[in-house]
Amino acid sequence: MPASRTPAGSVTIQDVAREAGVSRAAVSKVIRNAYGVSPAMRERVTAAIEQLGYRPSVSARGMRGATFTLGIEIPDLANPFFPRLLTGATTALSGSPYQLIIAPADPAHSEGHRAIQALVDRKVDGVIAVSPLVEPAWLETLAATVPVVMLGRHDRSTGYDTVVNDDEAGTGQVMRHLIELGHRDIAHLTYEEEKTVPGSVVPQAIRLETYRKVMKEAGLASHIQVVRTPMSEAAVHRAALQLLSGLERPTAIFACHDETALGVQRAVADAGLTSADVSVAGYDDIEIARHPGVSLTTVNQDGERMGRLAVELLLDRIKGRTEPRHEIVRPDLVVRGSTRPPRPRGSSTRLRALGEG
Amino acid sequence: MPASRTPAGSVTIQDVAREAGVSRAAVSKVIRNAYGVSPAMRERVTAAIEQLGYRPSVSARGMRGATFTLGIEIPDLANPFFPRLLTGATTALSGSPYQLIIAPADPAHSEGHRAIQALVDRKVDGVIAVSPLVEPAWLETLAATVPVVMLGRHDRSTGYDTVVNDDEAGTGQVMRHLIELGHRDIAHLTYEEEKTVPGSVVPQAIRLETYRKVMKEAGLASHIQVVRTPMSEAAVHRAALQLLSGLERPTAIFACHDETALGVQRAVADAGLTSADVSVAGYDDIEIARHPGVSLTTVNQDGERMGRLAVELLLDRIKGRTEPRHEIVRPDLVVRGSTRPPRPRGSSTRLRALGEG
DNA sequence: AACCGTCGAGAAAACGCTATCTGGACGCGG
DNA sequence: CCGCGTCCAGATAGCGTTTTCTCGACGGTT
Repeated sequence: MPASRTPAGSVTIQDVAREAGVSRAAVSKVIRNAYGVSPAMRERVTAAIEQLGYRPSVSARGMRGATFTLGIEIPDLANPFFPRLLTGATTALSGSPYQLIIAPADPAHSEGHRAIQALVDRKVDGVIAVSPLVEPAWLETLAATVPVVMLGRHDRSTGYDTVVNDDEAGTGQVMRHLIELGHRDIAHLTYEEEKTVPGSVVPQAIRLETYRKVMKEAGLASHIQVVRTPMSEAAVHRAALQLLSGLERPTAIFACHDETALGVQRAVADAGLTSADVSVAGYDDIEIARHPGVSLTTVNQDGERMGRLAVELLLDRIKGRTEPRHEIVRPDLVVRGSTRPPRPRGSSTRLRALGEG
Repeated sequence: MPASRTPAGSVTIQDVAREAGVSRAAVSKVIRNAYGVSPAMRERVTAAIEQLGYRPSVSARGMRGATFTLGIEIPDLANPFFPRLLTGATTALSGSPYQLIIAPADPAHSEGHRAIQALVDRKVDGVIAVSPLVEPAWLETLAATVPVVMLGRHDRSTGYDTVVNDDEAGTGQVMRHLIELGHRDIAHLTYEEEKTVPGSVVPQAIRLETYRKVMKEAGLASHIQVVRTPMSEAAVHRAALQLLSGLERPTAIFACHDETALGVQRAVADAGLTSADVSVAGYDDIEIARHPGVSLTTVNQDGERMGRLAVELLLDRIKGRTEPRHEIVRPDLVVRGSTRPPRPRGSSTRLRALGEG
């Protein structure tokens, strides 16, 4: 029975109306739970829908009213933190009439513009986006067109809502932890300049700033060491390796997030060092961080909660709220085995082989 | 300038037509690269589109023709293998007029039905799905409605294409590797029965079958030990811990995929054992497997390639191909530190503490 | 010079739904 | 008994595209 393609979703609202012996408008009202339908009619229509296996065409709906679709734009599915946002969002939507669709930002095309546009083109009822770098002006225009919630963007437009982690608090916790352990030579590994400068709305920029601030406050200004590298695991690994083999080898490295920290850990091992030689800390608390072989000290920023909050704010806005809301999620330091007190001077084991297991 | 919401994407094909001084039909032809437009007109229309910032409404398109949208249904974004499929699919689509949208399968609702339906409701031009458990009959109906490519489904319907990994070959490689190392007590950790039985179309079912087959062929039938557990990390951890503390403690555990293997590794550590006591192998070769602290022996099944192939097959089908195609991706064993020869009898270190670093 | 085929362009009819408006029935108070 | 408000249901006009059909103009061939 292959080949011939039936006119997809061929049963229309008209068919249902005929079957139930009512008008199209009546059916429409029933499926939207709109005002003005008698219980009797509702019942007959529901039965007809059931019987015919009718499914409303979202395209047709989109031409007049709501599509009951929420769109979320995600920059990098490979970073396990983002799927956690999705988990949160999906569960928040479970049982609601809304469906979530995800548009992955094509890394080849700059910063999610295209993906967000794709969502708007599809007439989603609301947009959640995680591209903190898009220009404010464009974002305002977008927000004037469709309800928007931005994740991880530290500004406070009146046009859209935001859900952010308190990156300053989180970074403060990590840094204080490292300093209390006795570290002085603490390096920070982060993205290229272009991605961390713009007006401090990006989480990484805040973490960098806070790193600098805490170092200064602790009298370690002269120990500040910032390494910048592209996002790819290979690039991070290379940069970390270089840092570790340099003259100014730090005793601790604070990576801008866990994905990066994993690359740093690999470099530490490849340099013949262990966590006793170089402490490593990250940010996000991705699932793998608790693995005994990884055991990464990090900051939990509860991605599920952020995803859930984003959906709630968005649904609220769709329902009509216009005053902006800005949710801040509190981060929590999670101390694990990857951070240790620095070795006392002179007992370096620079050439020790990595012993696994 | 908040509040007032402009009629989203308010510039229509009509506006463009007026601006360019042509008919709507002409504009439509230009944006679809259809036959019958003079270079002069094409130019004028293109300019008008540019000038007005016109974007076609996908909803409206969906009512008549193509939406240039491909839908992919993914069961579990938290498992890093699936994002790799998406990476492959996204790159394969880069530069094409098609946009990918992802529908996450809500774990609360059975097996992706709902997510796939959501895609079809949105009039996608084609569907890629990763829910091997949906019933064949339903799938045939679906495939008669819209082009479909199934990922990881080991059957050969004529209605849809498939892209699978050669799970039998991959499992064979792992098992032979373990046996060659000298292991005899090799356990297999997999899903609950319901998910591995149905007609062997599911990868996990094939891996289980092959595990049994290889064990028998190696004369180890009496050593077969299959542990079943729900998917969650916690459940896997619990099951593995129980297996490790039982009387029949295996010297090697082959987990049905890497995510599971990670949970097993955690259990091994929590039981005070190391990879010298119990070897662990997985399947997928997710990125973290190469981390020095994880160092998981596994089978690479090249998710990027599978994603890419799926998109190519789908585009082909959309272009008109009707004969089914079934692509098989060859797996590769990747040996790392998590598999070692079994300890000689009597030198068990059951109670040794886990030394990290 | 008449004719035919080709090609570029436009007119107009769907596509399936929602929103708005109108109409009719019914019940209640004056 | 009339009028008025209330509530339920249907008629109807789009929504922004694509598609099919028609029309006219233009060359080239008899």
